[in-house]
Amino acid sequence: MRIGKKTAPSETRARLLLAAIGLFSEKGYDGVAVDEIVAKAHVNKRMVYHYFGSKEAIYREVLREVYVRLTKIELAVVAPDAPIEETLETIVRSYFAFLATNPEFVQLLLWENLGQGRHLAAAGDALSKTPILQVLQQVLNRAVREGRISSGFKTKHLLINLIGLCLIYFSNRYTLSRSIGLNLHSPRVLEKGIAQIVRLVQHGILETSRPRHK
Amino acid sequence: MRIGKKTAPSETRARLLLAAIGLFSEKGYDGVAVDEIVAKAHVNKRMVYHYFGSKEAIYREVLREVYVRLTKIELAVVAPDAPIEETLETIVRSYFAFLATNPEFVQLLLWENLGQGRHLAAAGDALSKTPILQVLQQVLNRAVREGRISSGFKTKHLLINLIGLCLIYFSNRYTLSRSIGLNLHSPRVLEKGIAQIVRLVQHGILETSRPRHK
Amino acid sequence: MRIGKKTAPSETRARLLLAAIGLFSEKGYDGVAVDEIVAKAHVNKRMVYHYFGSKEAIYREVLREVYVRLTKIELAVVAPDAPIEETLETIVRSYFAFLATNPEFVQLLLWENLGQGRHLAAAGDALSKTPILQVLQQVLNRAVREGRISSGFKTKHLLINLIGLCLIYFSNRYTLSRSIGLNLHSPRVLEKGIAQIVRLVQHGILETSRPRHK
Amino acid sequence: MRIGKKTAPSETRARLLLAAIGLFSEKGYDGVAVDEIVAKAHVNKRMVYHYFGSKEAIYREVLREVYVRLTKIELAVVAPDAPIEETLETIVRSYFAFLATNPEFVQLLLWENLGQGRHLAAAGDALSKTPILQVLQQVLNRAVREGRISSGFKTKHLLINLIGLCLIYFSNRYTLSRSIGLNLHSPRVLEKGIAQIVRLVQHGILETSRPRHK
DNA sequence: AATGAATGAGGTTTCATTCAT
DNA sequence: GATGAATGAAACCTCATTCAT
Repeated sequence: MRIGKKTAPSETRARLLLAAIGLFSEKGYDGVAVDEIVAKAHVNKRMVYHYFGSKEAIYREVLREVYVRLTKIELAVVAPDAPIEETLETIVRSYFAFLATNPEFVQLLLWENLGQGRHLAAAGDALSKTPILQVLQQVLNRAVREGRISSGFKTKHLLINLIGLCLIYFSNRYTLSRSIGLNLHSPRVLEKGIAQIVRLVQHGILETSRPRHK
Repeated sequence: MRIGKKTAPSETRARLLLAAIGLFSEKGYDGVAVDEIVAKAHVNKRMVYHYFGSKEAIYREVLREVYVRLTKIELAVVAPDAPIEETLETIVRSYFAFLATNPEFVQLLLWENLGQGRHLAAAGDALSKTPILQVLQQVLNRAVREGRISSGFKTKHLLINLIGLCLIYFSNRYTLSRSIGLNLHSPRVLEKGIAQIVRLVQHGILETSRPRHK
Repeated sequence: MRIGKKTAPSETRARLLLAAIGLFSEKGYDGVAVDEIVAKAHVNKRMVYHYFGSKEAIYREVLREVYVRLTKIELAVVAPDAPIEETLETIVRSYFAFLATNPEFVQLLLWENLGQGRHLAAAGDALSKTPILQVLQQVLNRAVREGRISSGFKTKHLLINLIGLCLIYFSNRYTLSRSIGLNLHSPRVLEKGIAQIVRLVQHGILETSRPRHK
Repeated sequence: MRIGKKTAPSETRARLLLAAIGLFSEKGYDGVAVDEIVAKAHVNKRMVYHYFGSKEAIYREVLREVYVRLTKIELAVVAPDAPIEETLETIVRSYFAFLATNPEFVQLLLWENLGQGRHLAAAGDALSKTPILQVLQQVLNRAVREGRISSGFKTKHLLINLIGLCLIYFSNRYTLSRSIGLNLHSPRVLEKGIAQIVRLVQHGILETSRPRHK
């Protein structure tokens, strides 16, 4: 069947990983059976143990793989001298878009937090290197340094604020949709949300007399 | 009601529910074995099925019980004529405190969202009746009506903003602590967080020329 | 609620027995749960043990009750001097009708045979006293004695022949309907069957030149 | 097929099926525990689910297997020009012998009928293809066509008559032995029974002027 | 006479994992 | 590299029965 002499080095491994990413992000560690993974990957069960060693091991690989993927994401670069309002908007929109287009990452992150981060240690520091966070942090740092953000705001908490404002639209979709009566799966509703976050952040952290010089 | 000497009529049921609340909020539905529940409750396993019928049924009861509990929470009433800044601060602090002191509720809510709200329907509308949300919503509505909040802000999204800003400190404790390098379990860090949320919200949604009239 | 001073002596017992007859005849001993019986009887579970002692005991009572019921069945009396053809037809039709109208008896009998008669001993001799069999046997005996039935036929086997010819229409309804392609639940098909049994028996066991002497 | 040294490819499956046939035919579906099957087969319990999927599934396989077995039975071929009396006797004796030597089939059939044929659909049409029935039916058809059987007898009902006459000796062994006082487990009694059935059938369905021509 | 709570053994089924080829 | 057979522990659930009132 294959053209080369030996089988593709580990197409099997890749298939397993792909299947596992989908399942673990959807149902969490406990909610997935090894049988489901191999079924979805069309692969023999034994292979999980051959390539990974255990269910937990493949789960950790899933975490790592997803984190690493994020490392390679291209981010909208922000012009250093752009008006700060614009910069903030770009940041918020980028992050929000990132969450919207990487549901697996979002879900896995939430599962991990609920599981008290049990597997995080194992996943190494991939997490702390996510460029998303790094870029966010850098831009905020610069804005603070240049005095364009009201003094008194701590960058780290600002980061958390941003994340919280965006993430909630994904982490609590179901309960909020139900209790507030706003369909958070609708793109139009999300767009309204983004706009408001942008406005809130701009008004909230910038000096009232906005573009002082330049 | 029963005056009898021995068995409190269904202390057993209560014990089971209590144990289940603790375990399910800690580990989620799939992470808990019925055996753990009965062990923690010091009760015969059969009783789970006697009183609830199935593991899923007791889980749904847990959801309902916790939601109902919230219904009965006493909230700091906000004086109608207090300065709006103060009112906003009270709101934020109340909600934050509520999350901090009801970890089981927070966790169960997050589990449910990850599970795509599968059991929410069963739990009825208890959720939408949580006075927390209602009070938040009312105060915000009033502030908007009275023109004390910049026009253009939608109350429902404001509510989501508030929730997001606070909840993130609990929902992503582990990953944030790790990737940002800020120990979100420390009370002092949390206090910093609250203060910044308050400031962000006050600056963000109120007119710049603050106390316009009155 | 009740008018008299004490509760109806054992309406409860009767209700249990009735429910048990229905269930055991439908599903056999192993197929029925005590809970089903009490549910159908609208009675507390404990009562089974109060009145009968065990599941097996109530099952035996069911057997006995059904057998005893049969004792009281009114049978078409056969005129002693009627033509033997007519007598045979009456016998066959009576027996067939009896099976058709006492499905519970038929089923319980079959369950018992499949269960290798384990509970029969316990049920006492009620069975051997069923007047159905007795009447059949008497008539056949008489016919043989009077030489109206070909010599060489043993009464006991004749009885078995009759039972076999009729019972098969009930004991193997489902498989025969399926494999022969004849709906044995249809009254019209059954009537055809009876007619043929009658004819077969008349031709089969009577001398060709019928009323020889006398 | 496998030449390998150790595990016959699915001797395990065969062993399970064999054990299940014995047990299910003896005690019926509800009367058998999966544990009993695996114990009798000297096999790990998990294997039942590996090979069959569920208790019900292995039961259906048992039905199918037994039915299929019957398909392969060698039947005494009847000479086409033999005297019809002889032919009838051969038929009856073959069928009776078949029942006597295939108690598992008989029992399973009866269990199924008591269970209202719930699993029959699943077992496919194997049942209707049993050559036993086919041969019986063919011979009877021929005899009717050639006018050697009294007109008025319907072949399908004749088939039922034959089955009923024979089957009763097996289906109601226990109750009949008890209530009639004839040990139906004794070969001598059975032989008497066969002889009488043969006589009854010959007399019953053939024209009185027996061997017309030839 | 009647009840609901309680029990422990055992029911079917699923799990993650290892063996032998 | 890949496979299907095999395993024992543990999962959820049901059973017939007894306790205490």
